This record gives sequence, C-alpha cells and structure tokens, in this order.
Amino acid sequence: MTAHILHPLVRKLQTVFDLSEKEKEAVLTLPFLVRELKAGQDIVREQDRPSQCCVILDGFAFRYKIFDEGRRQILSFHIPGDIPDLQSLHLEVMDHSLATLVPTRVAFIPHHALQALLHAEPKIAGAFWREALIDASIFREWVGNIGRRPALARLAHVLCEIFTRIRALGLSDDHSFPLPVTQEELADAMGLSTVHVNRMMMELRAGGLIRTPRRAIIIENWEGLKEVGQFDPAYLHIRRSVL
Amino acid sequence: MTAHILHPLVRKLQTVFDLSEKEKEAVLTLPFLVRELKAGQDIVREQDRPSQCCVILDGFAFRYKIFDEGRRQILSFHIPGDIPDLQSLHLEVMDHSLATLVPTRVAFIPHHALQALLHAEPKIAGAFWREALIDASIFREWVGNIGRRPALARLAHVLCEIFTRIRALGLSDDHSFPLPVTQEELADAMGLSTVHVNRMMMELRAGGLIRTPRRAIIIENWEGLKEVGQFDPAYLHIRRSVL
DNA sequence: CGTTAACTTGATAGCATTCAACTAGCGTGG
DNA sequence: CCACGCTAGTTGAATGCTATCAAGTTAACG
Repeated sequence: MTAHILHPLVRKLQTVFDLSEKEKEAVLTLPFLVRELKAGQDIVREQDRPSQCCVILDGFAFRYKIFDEGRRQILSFHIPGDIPDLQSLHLEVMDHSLATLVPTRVAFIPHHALQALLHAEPKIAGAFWREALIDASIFREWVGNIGRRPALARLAHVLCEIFTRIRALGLSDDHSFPLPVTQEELADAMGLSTVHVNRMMMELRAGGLIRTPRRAIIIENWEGLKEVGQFDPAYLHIRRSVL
Repeated sequence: MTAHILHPLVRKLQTVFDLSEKEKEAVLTLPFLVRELKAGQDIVREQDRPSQCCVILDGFAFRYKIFDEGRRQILSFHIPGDIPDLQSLHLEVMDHSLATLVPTRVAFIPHHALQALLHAEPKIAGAFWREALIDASIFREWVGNIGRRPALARLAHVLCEIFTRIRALGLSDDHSFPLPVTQEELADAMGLSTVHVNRMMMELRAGGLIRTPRRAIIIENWEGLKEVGQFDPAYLHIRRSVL
C-alpha cells in the first residue's frame, strides 16, 4: 500500500491514541495543499493572520522570534507529523515566525476544514488538545533549560529531547538520528553564542558521549548524555507504549 | 448584587469574548470546592495525577520546577481568574508544580464537570483553548526573554508583562499594582541570581522608571519601562477592547 | 579547484554569580 | 513596650562562565 500524503499526521496522532478506521479516514480526507520549500524559508511570519495550518510532511522546521539588534531566539524544532501553527486556529495573529531548516514538504490545511474535523471527531479534538498542551510543556522545559542549566547540560538536554521525539515517531531505531541543524541554530535555540556551542559540542565528543558525522548525531553513550543533560522525558508526555 | 464565588473566572472569560447569560450561568453553576491556602503552599506537585483543576479566586500563584541541586525555575505567574493547571484535563501527569505566592483562595473544579461544560458550550471550549494557547505564547516569550535579553531588559519585561495582565483584568486603573513577589522569586523566574535582581531593581529605580513601596510596584515611567524591556504586548493576545 | 558556509581555535572582555556580611522591616513574645 | 529573630533587601569583593572579536581550518558543492 502506498502511504497517503497526510500519513505523517496520522502516524503522529497514533502516538497519542489508537485511531479507529473512521477517524483515520476523517484525517486522510482533509483538504490540503502541498508545498515543497527550500531550506531556510519562512512558512509563516510574525504578525501574519493565517487562514490555514501546516503539517510538516518530511524535513524539519523551527519557530523563532527576532529580538533587538537581530538577535534570534529559536523557540522549538518540529519534525514530520507536527502542526507547528495549530495555535492559529484560535489566535488570530502570529506572535512568532515559522521556517524550514532543510528542504521540507508541508501540507496546508484550511482552518475551516480542521474546525469541521474537530467538531465531528471529539477524540481527534482531544488529541489536538494534547498536542498543543505538550507543545506548551516543552516550552516550559526550555524556560528551565535556558534559565537554570549551564551550557554543557543545556546542549545535552536539547540533544536528548530531539532524539527522544524522533525516536517516539519511529524515525530512528538505533541511537543515531539526522540533525540538520547548524551550531548557530543550536546556539539560537539555547540562548548561547555559536562559539560556545562549538566548545560544548567538542566537550561532549571528547567525553565519548556523541559523534557527529555530517549533519547527523550518533549517541555513543545514551545514559551518559541523559546524565549530563539531567534529561527526564516525562515532560514530553509520550505514551509508554510508544517508547 | 453580591458576586458569585466563581466570578473571577467569568471576568477572565469575558476578557476573551462576551458571554451570553446562558453561558455565564453554565460557568457559575459548576461544582467547586473552595480552599484557603497560606503563602508558599503547593497546590499541585510534579508527578501528581489531578482529577480536578483549580481557579485562582484571589491572591497570586506560580508554576515552577526544581532542577539539579535545588535550583528552582519559576515558569509563570498567575492572577485571579486563571486556571493554571487546565492542562491536567488532557495530560495525566503533572510535569511541574503549582504553588501560592501569598495567601490565596482557590476553587477546585472536578475534571468531569469541566469536560461536561466544554462539551455543552462550544464557545466556552473555544475560550479555554485560547487561554491554553496564550499560556503557551507567554512561555515562548519567556524563552526569548531569558535566552536573548540582558538582565535589566529581562526584569523590565517581566514587570511590563505582569502589569499588563493585571490591568487587562481591571485589577489596576493607574500605574501601580500589587507585586507580592520577592526578589528571590523574580530571580528564579528570570534565570538570574537574587543579588543581580537586586542590582537591576535599583537601576530601574535610579532611572526613575519604577518605585517599589512595600510589596507593590508603581510604574513611574511606563513608556520608559517598555522601552528598556522591549515590551510589545502582542504575545499576550489581549483583545483591544480590554486594553 | 575555487568558493562559500560551517566549524574550530585563541585571546580578551564583561556580565552575572558566588560568597559573605550587613541593614532594614516586621511580627512575636517576654 | 521593647527585644529578639526572622525574612527580605542591600552592599562589596572576587571568581567564573560565556560573549565577543578575529583568524584560521575544514567541509560541502558546483
């Protein structure tokens, strides 16, 4: 069977609860428009008033804000199946921007179609609620990660999080995963400078915790990395069955 | 007319949309249990599995996590009308704790009653969605505030936010507001040390931006404070009519 | 191969932390 | 009523983590 284009969304929802055939059908018959975006391209911008949401189909995306003097803060990373601008269903104006990290395919789904789906399928509505709340939980963890952890732990923690989320989706079965993120982007995500990220990265490698072949990460010592980053995945609210 | 005990919740919802009499009635007939809590008392703790949500009736509350070696990160402050643990409706296990800042009255409402309300009153369900999404938006702003702003701006920004939220609720009509927060708590909210908060506070006072009579803040120069904190209230998604 | 983006390295500067002590305010009890 | 004691706020000195600046090196790609 060939996978439906919106399959990544179904797969993501299935990590939250078991979809019935009818529910799966309801998701897969959503109207959508696919776009292929290049790396580093904005999908939505701060102050926009979107009339649609976007599903990441493959690739990676991130949300960000620009502060004084061009200082950028990356707010979250997004992987296939995510709907990073789901909030626009209820908040008219974007308070941040969304962009691609690498060449990425996204599907745009009109707000009214999503509203109709959520109205017709309460269980799916619940799953969307859950997703949005997990989103918020991740922000909380980032607040603490940036506010209260030194640079090395901060980096280890971010790597642990990305790996855990990718793995929960079944996109990695060993301890390696694609990380198409430059050190500059990591720096902007962690509130650090590029130079310092580089040094922390080297320290993790020197400690035998990770290896970094081109554009990817191999975790050599998962327990050690978790330890350094004080990583406890509880805040990701991943169902045990998926882990 | 004497105000109903749950009136703070109605007032908060009314800052989001205009409730019909029927909707107002539905909120006010929610079953609840009132508790009077002393200052510095936990309402819910990390790892708890609540079966109810709490509404702040009067007083102040905050969410926090404890990191390595007892380092605390405060994640958000909450004012009357807020439901800081609304997420527990969809996320079983608490990923953080919730505590009072001062003596505070809270109303506990069982999950099932809230579920029933949201099912019966779609507009209220929408308002709750909005609240939860604004919650997340505030976390995003905090990520950037902590990650990308120097201490003085960080402090100014936090003060601007608290003032704006209190004012939007109609709890302050001039430029003063109660701020029952110690410098230690501010420090834990901003990822700074107490000593440094103290110095930044003095700097704001020296600049004629604020005055701090006991347990309160008077903003002497609102434009100036916004400027220092680079404060733009867009992320609070407050309806214009309320501002 | 040339060119550009990403990464690496070294030196210096600075913001914020830590440690330690001291002061002011306030409630409580003798 | 005043003293004690606690909490919150204030101050100074020294340290340190991280930023900044400036080059240099490697890797990717046409």
